[in-house]
Amino acid sequence: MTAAASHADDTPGKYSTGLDGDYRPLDRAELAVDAATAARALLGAIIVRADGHCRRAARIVETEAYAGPEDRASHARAGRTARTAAMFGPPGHAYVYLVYGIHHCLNVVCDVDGRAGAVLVRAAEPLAGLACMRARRGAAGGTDERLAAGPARTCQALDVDRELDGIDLLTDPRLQLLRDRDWPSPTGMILRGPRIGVTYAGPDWASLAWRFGVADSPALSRPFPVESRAATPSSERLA
DNA sequence: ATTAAGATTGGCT
DNA sequence: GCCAATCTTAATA
Repeated sequence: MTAAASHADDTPGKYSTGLDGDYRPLDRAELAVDAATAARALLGAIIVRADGHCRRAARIVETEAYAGPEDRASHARAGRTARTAAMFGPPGHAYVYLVYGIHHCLNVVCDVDGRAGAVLVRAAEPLAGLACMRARRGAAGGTDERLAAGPARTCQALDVDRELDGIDLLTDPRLQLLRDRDWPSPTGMILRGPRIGVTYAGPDWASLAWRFGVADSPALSRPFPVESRAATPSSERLA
């Protein structure tokens, strides 16, 4: 891509807000709830990443809930450790970790201070700063709408790594969570299904329908099971 | 001190 | 669909 094109939507000032909708900071109390409730509530929220060069924004369209030490799929299962300290802290902070020695994943800490809980951001739809996202994603970037179609892809597109672990997503200018007043909760159909890649946790925890998605989004990390289509999520456990 | 496994992705058959 | 990449973490000795 040309230099002109790569900066076409990153002109300083053009995205001084990065957004042209009606946004406000996310309410911390909204996140002081159990992980599954928070995961559903975060669908439709906006995440804004700002650094010295770029301002990028994306709408969260897919999430997964991870509970405390009792949840055998959660990193909190080992109790409070150096890595998972943020999960046990106050809601609204970031928990960022490295998987497979290669990829980063971003979580929004939820539940009350002292109780572990986090929501993995599994996919987001790019809204602004697309050229910055594409530059970071490299050759395998894919289409614009799928630049952040996966948990590690989201961190790549938004340039999120462990430097941001533990920061307050409601006050830190580097990474912020916003609520779209025009989309207080997803208006379309919500999908829910089992969490991805947690078979190691055993059937009791792996079968929980703690993965949530916006049905009509082109940015989902992968399809949901067909039976997961329900306007109002009803069944906690599938199969 | 050693080691097995991982909340993923992209490339290849 | 299969598999390697790459390194931190947490459990075991």
